[in-house]
Amino acid sequence: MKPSMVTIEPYGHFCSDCAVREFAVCSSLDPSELRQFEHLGRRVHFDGGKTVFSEEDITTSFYNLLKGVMRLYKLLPDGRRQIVGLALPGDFLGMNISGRHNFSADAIGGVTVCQFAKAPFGRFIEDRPHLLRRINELAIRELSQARDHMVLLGRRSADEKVAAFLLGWRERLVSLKEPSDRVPLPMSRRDIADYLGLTIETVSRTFTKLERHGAIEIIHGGISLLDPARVEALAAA
Amino acid sequence: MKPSMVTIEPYGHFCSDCAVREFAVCSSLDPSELRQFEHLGRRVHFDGGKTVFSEEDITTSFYNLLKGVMRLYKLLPDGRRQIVGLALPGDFLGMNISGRHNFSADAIGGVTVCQFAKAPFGRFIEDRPHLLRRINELAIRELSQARDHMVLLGRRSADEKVAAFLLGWRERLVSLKEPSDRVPLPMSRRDIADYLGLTIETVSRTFTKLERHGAIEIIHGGISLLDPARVEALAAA
DNA sequence: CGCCAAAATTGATCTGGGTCAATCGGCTCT
DNA sequence: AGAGCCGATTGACCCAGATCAATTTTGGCG
Repeated sequence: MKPSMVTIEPYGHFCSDCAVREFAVCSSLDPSELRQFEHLGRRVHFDGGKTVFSEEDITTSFYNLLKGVMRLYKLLPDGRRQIVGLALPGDFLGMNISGRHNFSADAIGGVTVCQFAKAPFGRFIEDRPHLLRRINELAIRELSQARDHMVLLGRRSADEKVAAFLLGWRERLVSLKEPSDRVPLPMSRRDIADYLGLTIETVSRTFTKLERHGAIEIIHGGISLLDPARVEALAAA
Repeated sequence: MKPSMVTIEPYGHFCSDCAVREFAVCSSLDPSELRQFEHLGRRVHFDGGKTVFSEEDITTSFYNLLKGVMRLYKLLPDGRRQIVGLALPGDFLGMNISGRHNFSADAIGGVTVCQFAKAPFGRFIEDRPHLLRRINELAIRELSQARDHMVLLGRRSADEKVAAFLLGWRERLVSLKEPSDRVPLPMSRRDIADYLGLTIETVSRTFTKLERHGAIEIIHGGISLLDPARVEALAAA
């Protein structure tokens, strides 16, 4: 198979054995609803680097991330980029009020999503307030994360930003299962920089500094947290 | 009457003649629901500088801002402050999933809110999905604003931040009715700085610079937008 | 009106992180 | 195995905005 493709998995899939079942939006559905629900979505795979949807695109679908990591970002006219979120399995994307996405979303590494056409999904929600409540819950959780991130962007030093990022990222991975002091970082330095409001050089230097101080070890595709307490102190939570 | 007080308006009030009726969460209610709804909330007044609720407080109430301006902010342990939002009439405050507020909220100048005890409000929503949908809509709108603000905090220069702030603030006031090139700024320079991730000195200098260039005029309690086009160019929207 | 305190402005200086510029290292493709 | 590329690292230097330090302005109050 050639690189850089988008494939729709040809066989049907079943919500009942979906990996994100308990985290995702669908956790609010009972077994019989789930059976109807699985006809609404289809699994789609995106290779790394592919754009799933772009800012200003008319919203035609919602997405439930099943596997992989996505970067959610906005661009300024001159090309400056701010990553406004990193999506992990269970995250629900595409809600908006303007009818247009207000950020872009790329796959970082291969990604599998459960895609729902907007109209049928909207109809399905209509008379299922528990699903609506679940969506609301996810939106409020994201809002809270967004506010935390504003504090990081507006008021933290480069060292604090990087330390807080490593801890926060690890925390999110742990809550998905991966229990470890090995923290995989599938995204590039540029992604990290654009997430933290820094430059790649500063991110790289800060990593090196943390390593020199024995707080972390930079390993292939991630870092190893050698001294979590020290990193926490730096993050000035 | 002494300064710095919190008063509950002694007379009942009627949703039907509420100023924010059409903007707020209650816009989703029909006349008969509205009559029930007005028994749930009570109008409360806070003088300028008063804290309405604090980060980490257990959530006992939700608030519908009727009049005035509030600053929503988070503090770091060492006192650094990031204002994560400025609330205007019609904004709905207090939703969260942890059971605790995740930011603090102060009145800037006098403020009137419609306060709802959490439990009865929750019960009222229960079987009114259209109200839930309205709340969700407001949450999603805020999320979109939060993302825009992340771009500002992480990727814009001081000049761009200030210019974007003036335009955005004017925009919000206009949508509430005040149509004008006179932009009232009821908040202090410190508030503006903490909203934009800058210092008071930089905000002050940037205002002065804009004035020297003839883009704005600094007037008592606000600014006058002399050359909106120039400010828009600076904001690099 | 005059006094005091707090907010805002302005100036002088400093510095964290950006910019510019080499390397370095790992991966893919012959 | 070697060439070429792209991402990451490292170093040298610079500058936007922070910090430190006076004023100046505003507002409240007797």
